[in-house]
Amino acid sequence: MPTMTAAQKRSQVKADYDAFLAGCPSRQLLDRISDKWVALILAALGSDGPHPAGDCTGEPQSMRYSELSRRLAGVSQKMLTQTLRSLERDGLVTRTVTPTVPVTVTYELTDLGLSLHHLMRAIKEWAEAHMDEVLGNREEYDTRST
Amino acid sequence: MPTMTAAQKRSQVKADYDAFLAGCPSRQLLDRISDKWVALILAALGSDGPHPAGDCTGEPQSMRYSELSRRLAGVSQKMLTQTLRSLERDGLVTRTVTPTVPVTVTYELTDLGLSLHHLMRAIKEWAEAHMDEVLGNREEYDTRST
DNA sequence: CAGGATCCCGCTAGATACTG
DNA sequence: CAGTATCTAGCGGGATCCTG
Repeated sequence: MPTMTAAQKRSQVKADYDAFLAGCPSRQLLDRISDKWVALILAALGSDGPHPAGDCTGEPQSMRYSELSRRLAGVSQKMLTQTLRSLERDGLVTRTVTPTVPVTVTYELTDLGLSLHHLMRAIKEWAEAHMDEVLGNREEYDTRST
Repeated sequence: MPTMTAAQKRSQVKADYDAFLAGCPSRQLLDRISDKWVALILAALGSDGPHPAGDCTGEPQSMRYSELSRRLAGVSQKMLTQTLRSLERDGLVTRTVTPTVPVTVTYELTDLGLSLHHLMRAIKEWAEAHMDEVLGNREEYDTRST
């Protein structure tokens, strides 16, 4: 196609670039963990005690659907189910159905999921170490421009 | 208020939970780096050579606005400016205006921004190590359910 | 050159109701 | 108990036009 407007060329370049981005492994990982509920589900499944979500120090455990929805107070069933499905699809959690009546479903981190959970802890640690600094900068910036 | 419907109670709990989430440092950090362009700008400013965005091995450098918009092919000016502003606000990049004519503006990573950039590299490395496994799981999952 | 201001559209999260 | 189905509103983000 020799006849291509400048606008068409631009959107072509953009499409290519987007495709490149979508194919980038770190981009994909980022999309995965940036999900609000992914992080929390990982934290919940990665912890073991009765401590609040976000705190995570111990061995992974299996949890029932209803347990998860209680631990992650604000989540809608839709989002919880959707997120769990996608995590299962990625091989980060296992879904086990026990045909009791009524049916019992438990979720557990896989080894892969656990390794990702450890990565999240690193993020958490950076956040705890530097986030106050960021917040300070933010406040200073806002007052400066007043 | 002794008279509160069950629905009101639920939304109250949810509001509290959301507030807790918003206050969580790792949640805030996640919101920051999960931004499509934040990751790319960090990568661009963190690298030094003429290699494509995403590849990053070298010392941080300063870049002009127009350079950035060229390196990050798909970005709109709106998003580029908006992202740069928020990064500046957080103290992750510095914005330097040189009053030439026409005006010249350069951006550079701060030490804080650089340390975050290193964290992003860790994410990148996990992604490169495990993302193919995730993709494999995903494919298997999809064919299984066919 | 480096942005500010506007309009507008698509996607997605959330609420609600129903089921094996 | 552990989901599925549907409908809708809100907003992030792109495109476009304008300026010091």
